[in-house]
Amino acid sequence: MPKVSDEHLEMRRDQILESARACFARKGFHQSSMQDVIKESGLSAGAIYRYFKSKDDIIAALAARTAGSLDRLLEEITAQEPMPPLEEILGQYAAAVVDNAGPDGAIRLAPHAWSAALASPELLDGARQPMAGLRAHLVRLAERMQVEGLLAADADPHAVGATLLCFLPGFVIQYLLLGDIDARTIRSGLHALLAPDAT
Amino acid sequence: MPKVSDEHLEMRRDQILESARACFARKGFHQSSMQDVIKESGLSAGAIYRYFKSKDDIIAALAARTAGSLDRLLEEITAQEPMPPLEEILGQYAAAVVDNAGPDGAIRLAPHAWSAALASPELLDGARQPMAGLRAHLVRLAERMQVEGLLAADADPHAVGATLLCFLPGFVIQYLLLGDIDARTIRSGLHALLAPDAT
Amino acid sequence: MPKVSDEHLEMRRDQILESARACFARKGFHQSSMQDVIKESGLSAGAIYRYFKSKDDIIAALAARTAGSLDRLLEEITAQEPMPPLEEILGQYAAAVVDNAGPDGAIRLAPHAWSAALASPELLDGARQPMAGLRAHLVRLAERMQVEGLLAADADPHAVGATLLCFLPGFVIQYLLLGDIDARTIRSGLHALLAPDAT
Amino acid sequence: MPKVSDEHLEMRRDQILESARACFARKGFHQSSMQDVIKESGLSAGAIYRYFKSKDDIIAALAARTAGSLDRLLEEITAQEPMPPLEEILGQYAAAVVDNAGPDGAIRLAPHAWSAALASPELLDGARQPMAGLRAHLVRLAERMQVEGLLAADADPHAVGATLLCFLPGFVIQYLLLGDIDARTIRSGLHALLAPDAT
DNA sequence: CATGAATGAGGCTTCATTCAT
DNA sequence: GATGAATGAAGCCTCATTCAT
Repeated sequence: MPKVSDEHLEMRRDQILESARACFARKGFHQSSMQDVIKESGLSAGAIYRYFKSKDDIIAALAARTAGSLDRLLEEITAQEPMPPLEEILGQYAAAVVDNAGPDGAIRLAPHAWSAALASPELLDGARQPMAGLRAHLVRLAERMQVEGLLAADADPHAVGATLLCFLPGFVIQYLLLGDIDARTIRSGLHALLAPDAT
Repeated sequence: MPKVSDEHLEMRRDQILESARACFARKGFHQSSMQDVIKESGLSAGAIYRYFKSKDDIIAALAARTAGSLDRLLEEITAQEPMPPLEEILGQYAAAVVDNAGPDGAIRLAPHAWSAALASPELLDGARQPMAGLRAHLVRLAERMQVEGLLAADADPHAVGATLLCFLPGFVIQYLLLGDIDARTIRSGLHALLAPDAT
Repeated sequence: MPKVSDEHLEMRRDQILESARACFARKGFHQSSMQDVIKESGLSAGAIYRYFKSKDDIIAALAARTAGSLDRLLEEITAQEPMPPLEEILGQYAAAVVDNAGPDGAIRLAPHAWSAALASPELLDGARQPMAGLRAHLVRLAERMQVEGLLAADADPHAVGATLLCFLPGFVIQYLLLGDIDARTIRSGLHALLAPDAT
Repeated sequence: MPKVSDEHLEMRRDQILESARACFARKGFHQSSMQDVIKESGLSAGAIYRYFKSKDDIIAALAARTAGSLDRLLEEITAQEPMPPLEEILGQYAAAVVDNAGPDGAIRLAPHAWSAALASPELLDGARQPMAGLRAHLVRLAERMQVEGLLAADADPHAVGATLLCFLPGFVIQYLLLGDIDARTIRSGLHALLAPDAT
């Protein structure tokens, strides 16, 4: 029963992670008790602990999985051919954020994950790597822009990538806290900022 | 110690808030126990609770105070005359973030505060108002830019302000997690992005 | 220990209430810490709180249960056929009080419950109802006495019932504080008082 | 300054005891914090502790004082010449209870004092003596009744006194908890009970 | 003498985790 | 494998009491 067992195991882990995500997205890691996660999952306490060593283990697994999907998302967006204008790229990202910011949405995990990572060295790496990965995509994007002549040849692609990266967590925070902006806001704001100076 | 001046009282509150800030900045709100704050402050449990009703009360007071100082900072930066270029404005902000991101630095509170606000309706307002205040400054900045012809006359200042606001929390998150950027990175990245397209 | 019978659950509640009763009877509600109750019960803190929401919850459950048993007792005593003389009825009640006034006895709860009820509106109703119930029995008794010609036809059964009710808490207090009286004292005292005037 | 000082001291003690009585009567001994007593008294914490060694000391002093006044009251009532009928004597006592059962009334202390006495050996004696004293008055009353031929010559005055004593705390408890009775209820109930059997 | 800020032990309760069934 | 009752350390907070001013 190896194959079946493995599949089964993976499904159980998924089920647990989904429940945990919903809880954590709603109330954060510390406000959600394991009891909450257990109830949401429909499993028993013992069952949960058969699949995950501890609450921190669940958090780490969740962070990894979420980071992975964010990474894929940004990769898709930045790799489009032909390269869309910058405002379109960040606009698509903003739209994806908005789409995933429902009450249980995965995006709501992000601020809790950043906070947790800054509070505990064990989680820090888990949060750095996806952030570094996102930046790598944006640095690559800057390089493409240089190649296509959309960016000065002497610009530092790393600096440009890092600067663009600010938008990503920044939009998440602003959107989740204030909620009165959307992808169009970003597109229009960026369009105005990036346009050749008004004359 | 009998009747004591109002100053003294205010100083005690400060002392407690400073200790709490150090603890919370290091480990977040939930990982820091009141015992930690108490030890850090050098006072006793009872003394703390003479000045603050609860741990949440301390958190709220701290959030308010920190928000206030961030607001003043951005106001100073955006109100400079003559208006510095955008890259300079955001660069100065980034520099201030870096300056306040030491191990106990006030800036390290921000991600914890955002996370906490998203986890508890009671704290939400406390985090929204400063964020909205920061945006107001940036919207005003956009209006000034329009007046000075640095921004298209038909641009929406609100959209531009919201877009710029993404930089602020975004830089905080990126800097605290990755740490390998600084104000120069932002200045140079923005300079490249805002320059008339390379030709 | 997985799923367990409802009986078991009820037994656990009983076990906890019994332990609490012993503690509270000995030292009152406030002098008994939850630690005391926990130690007495042989369970852990967490186990107690699986069955009761709070210390107050335990107190309320205990009060309800004790009130119920007092009520049943007085009902049995007053409903006897043929109706015993008054001195016998109150004498039996006094005997029951004495029987239940051992170091951990249920009767020792009563003064603490009265005190607690007078100190907190939440508990007040819980103490009033049993007292009103006891009086109802005694009012009924007075009515029976009228029917049987043992009480003047124009007597107010409510007043007689209320007057008789004084004996009950009064004996409890006197017995617990002084301890040098018993059922015989009451029987003999009442016999002398109720007898036709000496001539 | 000996005399003045002594008077002053006694006045301060009175002031403190009055405040404590009000607090304790309202909320019981344990629900009233020293802070409550301090605020009510208008003095400072330090001042209170100059006049009383501890909270328990205040409670004991208060119990003694209250007991004394109850004793005097019952003495007056039972010593009247010519001896009023029993229903009148207990009726007067009931009236006095009602008079002193206002929100801060001294009578409201009694149940708390009984509860406290049963919970702590140190306070027990303080509550027994007044109760024993009250009984002594009632035993003497029974003896007078015998002398006047109102009680069978072979009745045991001690048993009669103890039986009558039940009325006193019993009325206090019933009145404070239910509140729907008064001196008239007692007079009328006793009148009916003590009257020669209806015929 | 008076003040009231400070103390710190101890109270109630929660919750991540285990393990007997 | 699954269950969920049980554990117990640790968290937040209160409050009788003290003592520097």
